Amino acid sequence: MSARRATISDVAREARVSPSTASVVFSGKTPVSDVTRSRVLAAAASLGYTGPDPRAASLRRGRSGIVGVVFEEHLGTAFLDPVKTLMMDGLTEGVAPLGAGLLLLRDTHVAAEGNSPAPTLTTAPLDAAVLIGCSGRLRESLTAVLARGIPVVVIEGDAGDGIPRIDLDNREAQRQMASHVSSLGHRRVAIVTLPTNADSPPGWVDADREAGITVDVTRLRLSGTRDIFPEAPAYAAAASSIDEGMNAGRVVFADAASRPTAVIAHSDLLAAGIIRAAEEAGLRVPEDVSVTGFDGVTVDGLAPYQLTTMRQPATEKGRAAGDAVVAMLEERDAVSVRFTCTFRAGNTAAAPTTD
Amino acid sequence: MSARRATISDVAREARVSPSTASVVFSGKTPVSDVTRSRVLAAAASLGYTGPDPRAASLRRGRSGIVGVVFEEHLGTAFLDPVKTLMMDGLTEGVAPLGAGLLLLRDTHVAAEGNSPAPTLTTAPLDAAVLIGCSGRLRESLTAVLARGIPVVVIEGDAGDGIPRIDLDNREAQRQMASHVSSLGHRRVAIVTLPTNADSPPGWVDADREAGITVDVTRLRLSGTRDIFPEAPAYAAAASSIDEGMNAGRVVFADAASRPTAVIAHSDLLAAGIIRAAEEAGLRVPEDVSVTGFDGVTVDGLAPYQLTTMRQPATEKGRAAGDAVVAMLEERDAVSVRFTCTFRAGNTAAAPTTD
DNA sequence: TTGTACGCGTTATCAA
DNA sequence: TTGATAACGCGTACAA
Repeated sequence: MSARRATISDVAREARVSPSTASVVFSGKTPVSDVTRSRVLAAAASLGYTGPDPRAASLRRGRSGIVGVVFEEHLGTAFLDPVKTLMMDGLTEGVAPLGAGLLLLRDTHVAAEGNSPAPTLTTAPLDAAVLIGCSGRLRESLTAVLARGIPVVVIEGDAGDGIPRIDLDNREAQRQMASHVSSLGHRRVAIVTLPTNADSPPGWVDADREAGITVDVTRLRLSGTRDIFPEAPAYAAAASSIDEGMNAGRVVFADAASRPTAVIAHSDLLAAGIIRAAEEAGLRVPEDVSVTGFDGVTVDGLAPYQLTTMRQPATEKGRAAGDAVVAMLEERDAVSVRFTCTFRAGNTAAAPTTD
Repeated sequence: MSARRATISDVAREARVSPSTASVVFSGKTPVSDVTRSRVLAAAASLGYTGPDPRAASLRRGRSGIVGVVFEEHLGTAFLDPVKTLMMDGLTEGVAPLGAGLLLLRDTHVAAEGNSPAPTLTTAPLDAAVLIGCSGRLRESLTAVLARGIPVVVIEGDAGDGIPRIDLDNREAQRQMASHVSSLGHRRVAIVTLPTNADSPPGWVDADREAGITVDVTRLRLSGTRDIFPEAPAYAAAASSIDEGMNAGRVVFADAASRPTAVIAHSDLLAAGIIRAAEEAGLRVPEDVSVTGFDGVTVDGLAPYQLTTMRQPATEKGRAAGDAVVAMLEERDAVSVRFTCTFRAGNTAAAPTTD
């Protein structure tokens, strides 16, 4: 065909109207007479013009229609977490009014390593950015984004000052669950926590380690549990997954003498793994040992168990972040939102059997 | 601070150099004397200038640094599939030389529903697009992208003519696995397939339904199995997940009399669910029933089983797609790649016990 | 090594 | 309802 793609001027010329009129036909910002419109559309069709070049349009408009989502992990790892997956769904809905798309980004840390062309976070045409889990490492990404003057929303993390944040009542929710376990009559309780720091090995959490937890979520859920069980032994998993939960469970159930009657896990995936470990150790759930989770996600393959857990509104979190982005882009005030988790009874926790 | 963000001209003026010199300092395309550079950098710092505006740069360069990834499902659903997750990782690496980011996009179908501002696939500033699973529905997205003259790569699907595609030897690989099962001595075999069509209900696959399978992957893997077991009953799962595998397994194992000695599942997740169903039915794997999978992914929570499966190079698929994108953008020829799956022995398949 | 001049393709504003 | 004009912010020949 042609050497060069047709532009709106070409279309206008072909349709014998001015470029601005042709533009208006595509944007719909101003009424256009029917005959003019169809002439322009016909011209566009004949030239193979499929609409305004997004690059030029975004320069002119000052908007790219792109919202960056910044993860601190390998993308693949991020999506192993069902909560993140749900959040992404919610976020997609949330930014829909913008007609915006989500650009997957990694934190600046890593990008700096190789000699890749550029850390895209600093060069991508973003209208706004959503940071997920702003726990230390994302700090750097945060400053990069702020320097660019791009609106930011933070999910599950603290970005300071006037930056809208979306999070949960992690501590209170986990305390509520611990209370439930306590009220069932459990006294010999073990805790299985989320990873305490990036890349930290799994293992029992001593006082020192407990004091040095950098991951907000991990710290808060542990605090909530501690409010009820200040002395319970806590084991930190290597990651929030079924397999790591199983590993943790094996350790927790290793010594028959000191075996807990209840295990409070800080995620549903961990709880699922702990249930597996319990089964493996010949323990029945919840008769011999109660197991509680956190998140309220559907754990694929856990049937017929129904976890006793705290449901967090994961999709809503994503949507709230999207709403906040929209608000900021419309120069309205974006509000921080703290969501409340709700207790969901399942069949994995019961009163301890008296012995 | 200032009412308007600083531009490169502002920086140039402040540094008392021409805009082009300032530009060159940031792009590095042309050597600049050290004193000039530092003057420019200092000026930039004092004005809070963080680098060229990506919107303007992309208009000028004709590149946005964004590669679209088009899914035909809910984004959340897509990432429930470990294979897709791995592919995304590979894709990320593959496009890294471009310094490009991945923009998550849904197929055009859905976007058309609501009165959302626009189907972003047609309006996003894409340098290239990757379609995943081009099975009918994505056709529309394909034409939209082609109309825009954007380079496209298709993973696991056929886009016709000269469009690079990345796929697997699905049929041959699945045939190889079926052969293995056959060579172990199994004769009473059941097949559990991937969903036959979008939104089709689970159920036994009769001749009609088998003839009308629209999803390429489903059809090919079934054909491969049929090459060895032409008469084996096939049950189509509702989705590729552990839970749906369990549902399928319950049906397959329902009738003790006609119970198969081996189940050939067309994904690892399904296989995992079938193993669960077998356990539930009091069957030992592999003593009472063999179960084989497909994909070779790590199924979280399947331990201590190690699936006997065909490993597909999922990450490599993503990377190959990325490479193809890079090639097309550099005006080189992008090649289609067909990857080969490899047999991986596990502990879930063995010779049938003679009765 | 630095500067001049121009255009990338649109769209907002305003006047007709 | 339409058209003329002027940016949007940058990169890159080309000349100096």
